[in-house]
Amino acid sequence: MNRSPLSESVEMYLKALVELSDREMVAIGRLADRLGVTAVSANEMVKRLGEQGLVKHTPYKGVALTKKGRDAACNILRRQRLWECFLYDHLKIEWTQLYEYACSLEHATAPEVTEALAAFLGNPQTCPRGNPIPAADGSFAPLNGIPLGELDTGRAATILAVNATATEVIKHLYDRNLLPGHKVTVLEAAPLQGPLTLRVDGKDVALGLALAEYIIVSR
Amino acid sequence: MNRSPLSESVEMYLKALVELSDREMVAIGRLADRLGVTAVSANEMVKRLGEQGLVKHTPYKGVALTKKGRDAACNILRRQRLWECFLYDHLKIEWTQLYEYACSLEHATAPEVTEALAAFLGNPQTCPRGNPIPAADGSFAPLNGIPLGELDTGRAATILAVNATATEVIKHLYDRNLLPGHKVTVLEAAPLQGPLTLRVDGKDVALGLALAEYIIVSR
DNA sequence: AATTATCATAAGGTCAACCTTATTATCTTT
DNA sequence: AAAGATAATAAGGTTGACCTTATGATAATT
Ligand SMILES: [Mn+2]
Ligand SMILES: [Mn+2]
Ligand SMILES: [Mn+2]
Ligand SMILES: [Mn+2]
Repeated sequence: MNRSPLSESVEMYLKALVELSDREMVAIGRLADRLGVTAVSANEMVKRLGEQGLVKHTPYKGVALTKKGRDAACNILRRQRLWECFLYDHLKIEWTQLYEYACSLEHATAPEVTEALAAFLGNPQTCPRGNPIPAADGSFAPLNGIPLGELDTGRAATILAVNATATEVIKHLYDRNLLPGHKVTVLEAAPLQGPLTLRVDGKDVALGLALAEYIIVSR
Repeated sequence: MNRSPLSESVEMYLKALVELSDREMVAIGRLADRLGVTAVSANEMVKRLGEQGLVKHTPYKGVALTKKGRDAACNILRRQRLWECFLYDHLKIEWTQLYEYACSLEHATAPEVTEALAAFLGNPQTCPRGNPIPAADGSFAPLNGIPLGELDTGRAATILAVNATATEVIKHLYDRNLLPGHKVTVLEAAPLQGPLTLRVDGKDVALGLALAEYIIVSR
């Protein structure tokens, strides 16, 4: 069962891995980028995670969570998203700050507290940023959506979730009404990886492709 | 203003110092004991705290918090005790677990979250373990009580607060009804630092002097 | 005044997570 | 097949927060 507590760093790596697992294998470079760490550091950590059986690294192919690692990661997501609910619904914290504050609390939350919090909140299924909350057993229906960058030009869709993590980026998206529940249409995709032009709430918005990746819309 | 975030270790040292400040100067040995650390380690940390202006160390006399250090410490106490209120009143966490869980959360709580939590709770003045909650500005009316060990034999008093930190110790006291609001009488103090014999809720209880130090009673 | 206990300091280690700078290996693309 | 991009590994460092063992310095007690 191995009830050893994972360090904050380890937890953040696991969370990043589950968030980046659109495809099974995650390139270490992508992982390093997301965590704001050098590729060498990410390699070192992945080695440690492998020794703990949380991850399987296939050189030159990528990193994948093991069952154990995925379970741990889902539990971290659960904690994070439950805290987001509490912070938003009860403490009236600004939407743009939710990720940052919940990302601290998630590492300081014992299992008993997690479950009591879930009960207090009425076992919510979704967090204010649009993501599903994994159940206590780790089970978890992923969002059935696609990144905004993959939406066909001319198509309208509804934003399901916003997955940016840097508060600065979150604020940028918030200021442009790129929020769960809002409708977006891709008016134009500029060539050469250029920005998208979107229609959101009656306004035109230019958005770089990197940012568009964070926005999950209905298909 | 120096808004650098303090590490968890630093915060725990500051909290220990404010909790041990019955007399102005805290002996490094006492500090080390309370934190479960060697005296050498405590010395090293005190040196670092001194460099950050949080503490003044007078060799062979003891450590004292500076204004800056005391303000920081009171803010940590505020966070901890607010979390205890939330965990107890809203999440229905067992009384004996409050310290442990709040002691994790306290380090992961941004100022904005602290104040929103205080508002959510209705700005409570006292935590479930009986201690006053410092105000947002750090001001703080200390309990007007004495440790149970200093209560005269034969005298009855009311428990104001229980300040033990080890969950094991807290459970021991809880099982004997040594809780805020309960009445205690010291029936006998055995010689040679022997245990106290107490009368609590109609039962006789033997309690070592070390444990009695954690219980603050009315004078 | 001498003994003993506590405290301070010196010296050297460990461990997790980071870092830089090279070098080498593999994959992908031309 | 060669080039270029990405990934892995090697080597050496840093920092905070711990540790042990040993040696001086001061305070308290007899
Ligand atoms: Mn986090
Ligand atoms: Mn703590
Ligand atoms: Mn050293
Ligand atoms: Mn090395």
